[in-house]
Amino acid sequence: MSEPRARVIPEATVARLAVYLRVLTGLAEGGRSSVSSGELASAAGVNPAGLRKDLSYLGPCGVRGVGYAVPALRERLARALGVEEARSCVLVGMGNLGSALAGYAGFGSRGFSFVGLLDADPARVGEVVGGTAVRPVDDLEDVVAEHGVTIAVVTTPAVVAQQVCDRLVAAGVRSIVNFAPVALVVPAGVDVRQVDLSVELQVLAFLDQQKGVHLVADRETEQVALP
Amino acid sequence: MSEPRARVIPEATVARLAVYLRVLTGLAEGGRSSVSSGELASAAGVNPAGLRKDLSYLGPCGVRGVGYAVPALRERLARALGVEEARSCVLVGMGNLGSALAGYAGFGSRGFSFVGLLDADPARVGEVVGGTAVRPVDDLEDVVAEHGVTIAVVTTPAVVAQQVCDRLVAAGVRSIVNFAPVALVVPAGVDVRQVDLSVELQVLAFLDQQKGVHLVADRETEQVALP
DNA sequence: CACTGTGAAATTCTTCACAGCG
DNA sequence: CGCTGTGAAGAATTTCACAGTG
Repeated sequence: MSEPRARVIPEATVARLAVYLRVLTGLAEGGRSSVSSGELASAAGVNPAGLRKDLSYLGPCGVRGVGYAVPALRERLARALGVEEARSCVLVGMGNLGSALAGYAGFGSRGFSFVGLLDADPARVGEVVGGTAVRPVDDLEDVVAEHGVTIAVVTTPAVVAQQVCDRLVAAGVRSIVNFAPVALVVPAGVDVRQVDLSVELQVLAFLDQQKGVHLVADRETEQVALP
Repeated sequence: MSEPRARVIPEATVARLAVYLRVLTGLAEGGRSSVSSGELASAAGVNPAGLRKDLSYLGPCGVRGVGYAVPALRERLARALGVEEARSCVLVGMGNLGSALAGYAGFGSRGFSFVGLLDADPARVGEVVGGTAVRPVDDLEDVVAEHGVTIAVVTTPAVVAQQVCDRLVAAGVRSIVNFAPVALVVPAGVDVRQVDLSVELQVLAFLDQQKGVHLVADRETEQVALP
């Protein structure tokens, strides 16, 4: 019961660590050996002080007066995020979005490996996407068991997302990213991250509209004549 | 200079309003006429009190003791989000992801209309996705001008995202959703929303890893023998 | 001396409890 | 009586300023 140090990493920080990891991978491929918080922050689109605070949750990992060693920091981040060794995932629903995700080479280099691509449409089965053949969705339980998969990505139509989710959970999956526009119901102990691709567009539409607002009455429900 | 009421809507709320709008659209199609905060909240995956608070930024819009009128609330949300009338957008980069977004019927029903689908690959030009023909990326400035587009979606490879962005901004676009894994640099007055599809997966990997942690030493850098 | 690491302040966001109305 | 609307408490997150170190 004695926790030596409650160095809990805030979730907002975890999300940014993933971005830093991507940037660092790019720098490493470019042969860079060190980088300052300012440069890394601007490449990641965040402010430098925030970046340093984020990294501080991993304990000291830079060199004062110099910056951060690119390969060392990269490894540290990968370990912290749990992707030091490739993690096996399944992806259910090989529509446009599923294919896009499966074909995205970035995942491989970031510690994820799709060991199963599943689809209910027999016409799609056998198709090879990103080096892996699509299998029938009936193989779900087998694939999960074979590879000890704990992470799944759901890109099915909304109407079947919940039943796919139920099967995944029953098969032993404990972490799910859901792109279908429905809120999934899962038992305690299972994590679901809901991603809605259109939300960002709507936020943008809102901000865009705000820009055009310079002189507008308080009322939205009624327009009244001006004096 | 006299603001009548600083009823500013927090950004986190705006993002959720977009989700409520989607749920309400589903309810409306199902013929529902009213809904309570509890039901709406569970369908949206949030807590009821938070939902009520979110809606309160739009001013009172429910009936006490009953709930919310579905069509009225839907209209109110659409207006608040700036999608009461369909907004014209361009999408640049018709790879897998671009095609997925362009083909997603949800956008049409949620107030967005892609008036231009652009790609640099001549092989893709002419292809019809979601009812719109793909045009060469050279038409970018023309399409933006023709339709007075202010919102753009970038789904190009990372290496060309910045130059595409520059052209969009020069053509008059003020709001951009960027799916390419680079931080775009834009002048003041232009909004960029960065979306990284792999971040959610990485956050999940982190949480998944945490679950397995029950007895672990403080040190990450060294493994020591146990007594 | 430049740049990291970090407490402390400021801000934003979430949750709670209950007043208020149909 | 049931469910909305909301101030106020609480938690999380961001920002700041500066001490500390190679």
